[in-house]
Amino acid sequence: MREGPDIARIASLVGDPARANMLNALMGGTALTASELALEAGVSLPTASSHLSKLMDGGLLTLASQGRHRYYGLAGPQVAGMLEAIIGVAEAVGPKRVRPGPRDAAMRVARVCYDHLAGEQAVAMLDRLVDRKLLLRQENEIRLSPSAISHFAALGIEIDSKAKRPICRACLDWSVRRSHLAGALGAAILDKVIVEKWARRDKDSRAVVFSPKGKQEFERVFLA
Amino acid sequence: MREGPDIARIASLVGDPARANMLNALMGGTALTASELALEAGVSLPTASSHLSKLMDGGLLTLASQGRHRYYGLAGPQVAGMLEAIIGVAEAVGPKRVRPGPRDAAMRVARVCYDHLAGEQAVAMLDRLVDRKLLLRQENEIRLSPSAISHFAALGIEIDSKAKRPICRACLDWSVRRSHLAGALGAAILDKVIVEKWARRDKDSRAVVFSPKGKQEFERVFLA
DNA sequence: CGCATAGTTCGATCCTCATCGAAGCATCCC
DNA sequence: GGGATGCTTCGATGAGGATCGAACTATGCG
Repeated sequence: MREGPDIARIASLVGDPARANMLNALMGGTALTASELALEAGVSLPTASSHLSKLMDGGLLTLASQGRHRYYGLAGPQVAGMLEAIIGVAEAVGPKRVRPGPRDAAMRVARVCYDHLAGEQAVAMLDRLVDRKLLLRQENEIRLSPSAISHFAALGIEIDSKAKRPICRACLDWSVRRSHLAGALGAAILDKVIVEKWARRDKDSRAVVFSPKGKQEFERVFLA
Repeated sequence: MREGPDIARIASLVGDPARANMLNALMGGTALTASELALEAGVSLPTASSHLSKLMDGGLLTLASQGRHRYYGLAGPQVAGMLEAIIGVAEAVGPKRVRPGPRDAAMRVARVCYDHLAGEQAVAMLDRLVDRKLLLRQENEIRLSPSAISHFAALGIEIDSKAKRPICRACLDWSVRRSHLAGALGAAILDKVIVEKWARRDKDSRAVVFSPKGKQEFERVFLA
């Protein structure tokens, strides 16, 4: 009967199906309104509201009010990481899917993780960036090499080295079981992928689907 | 209302205080009997038994029957990793402790994680082993260098390269936020630390407390 | 100001699930 | 076999919490 951190409290917040659905939706990285989340979770608005305030109390969400809209988002990368870990276990012990659907395959290849790219493509990209010595990796710490800033600037990605947010972070990938690139740079790269229309986000999942041409471009720029 | 892996199911298993206490106790790495876990969780034996069968159904535990004793243990490193992630979030958002007790400090320095050593000491050790090129690290994959087998053998640690279990694995540390060494080698090293009486396990927590002399020895052997 | 949209609070209902005592199995020891 | 120990199953109880409709608050638009 020791205490320590209240792990049951956090876990039980995630342990309700409605809340789990909401959190899962927020893993997409974009903040959502209460009504969107209610729809996502399949519950009424009052119910969703009650869940959201519980998640807020628990410190799992942040809230950004904009006029009459209130946007809920994950509180931070640590929360996202925890959710990925839980998803990983659920995948592992879960009832072996009869037949993994096409969406599962797509998710493995590339998906959104909070605000950056995850999946095989993302893991390969980080490997390659380290190989090319644009990023210097030591453990889970990733730093920019001197040549990186100009390199990324040439791609249209400006790196603000004064920002509070870490530019690079390693984020463990549940499907590949290795790390991919998170942090401001990771987010900027996902941004570029979408803006350049190399890929589009699947409407109903976190999957990121590359067009044939987009895939080529992405590989030329980041996997060459 | 998508589905995917049943994250709520897993999280709600951890979300009950009694079960959370049990899992937390099992993070110590040693398998425990139902009665011990009942005591740990502060519930009656029938209640504990019911919880344990739920955790088994959920795939979070393994069971080893030995005569009339039945030893429950965590199902694997992935489960342990998930629990560490949840603990990390709980630590972060949890009510800021008025004053971190001495035990918290001890936990940060060195503690048991499933079956190996975690905490500052463990992170430092992995760093050092990689620096000395006894271990070769690439991402989260860690391999033995050619010289490693004889080196560890000289320390009385025999490495069975034919074992099914991975010899080395990286395990993320919630307090330091970097990896430490898990896998068979990690377990063997923890073993040595205890057998050599360099440190003793705190009776009521996962903390591992080094004696002054033991600390010296440990640092001479692994951090030199 | 008045209406519409977004969201929260309240109250009542209902159901799941944690809990424990008692009884039932299983294993070991003598 | 018989008794003791370790554990599970059964049944009854009770509490917490998820849910929704209705009423209420807040913001924006014309």
